[in-house]
Amino acid sequence: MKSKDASITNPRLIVLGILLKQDVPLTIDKLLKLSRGKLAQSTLYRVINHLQRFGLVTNPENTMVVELKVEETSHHHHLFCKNCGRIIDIELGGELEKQIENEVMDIQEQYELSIDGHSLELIGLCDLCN
Amino acid sequence: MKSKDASITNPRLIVLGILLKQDVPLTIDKLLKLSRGKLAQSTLYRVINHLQRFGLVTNPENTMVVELKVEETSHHHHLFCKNCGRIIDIELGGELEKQIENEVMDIQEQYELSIDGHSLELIGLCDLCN
DNA sequence: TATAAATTGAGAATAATTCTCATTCTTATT
DNA sequence: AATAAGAATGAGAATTATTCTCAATTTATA
Repeated sequence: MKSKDASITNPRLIVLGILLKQDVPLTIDKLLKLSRGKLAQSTLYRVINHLQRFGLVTNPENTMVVELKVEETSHHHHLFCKNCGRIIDIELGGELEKQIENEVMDIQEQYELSIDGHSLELIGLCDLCN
Repeated sequence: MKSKDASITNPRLIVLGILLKQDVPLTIDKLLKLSRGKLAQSTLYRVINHLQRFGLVTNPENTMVVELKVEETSHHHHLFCKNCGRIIDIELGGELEKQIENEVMDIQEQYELSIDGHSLELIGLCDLCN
């Protein structure tokens, strides 16, 4: 599975095992609970950070962003600059925004849930760091 | 401005002032630095939480999510359930995904930046809580 | 199976966020 | 303009989240 460039250890197998078995995205503390004391908290963080550089996904931006909401007009999205940390407002073309809305409606029915907001996050380099 | 239902205090004016002046999304610590000791850290958090219930926006989900990336196939997105905290994988229709890709390309040129990833986050209620 | 390098566990250290409570500010009422 | 009631603040304690340190262990390699 990852016999390509890192060693196979118990904690890593445990974490992968849990993720494989649960088959849904998990937060750190859920993972910790599910591992039932079989690995140290510090190890969990390390394993996650390590696996991230391989085939694991995480919600890339986990810092709180505060921004003034100007009257109506402005539903928009964010670019997070990997390099300098700046956050830039991005406006999508009206058609795409509309298509997303539509898709969201479809998804609501398909999955039987109710969605009341969405946000597209982009990761990359800002104009200055580019 | 917000003479609709909460009192107008200095810390709130300071925070709004900074956001207004900077006119870009800010993280907590940047806000704190920009306020140059004029308000307590605890107050900043409280003010932000308070203003959030009004016209302020924040990156709604700030918890790290860990998920196994299965072979190729799976670029997808997440729904965060406001009620139970569950996170659900959502697949967008292929056309929409393609359109997002296109738009992302356009944005790259328009804003002169380079984007290497995107993620659409949905907020709402999951099927069970619905 | 011996060795070097990488990883782990436990807890300390740091960072982020919330909470407590006495004091101060706001608002509404005179 | 004075005052009382309630809301908000400041400072720091408390809690939670994350990273770091280092000795002991495990892994990969020869």
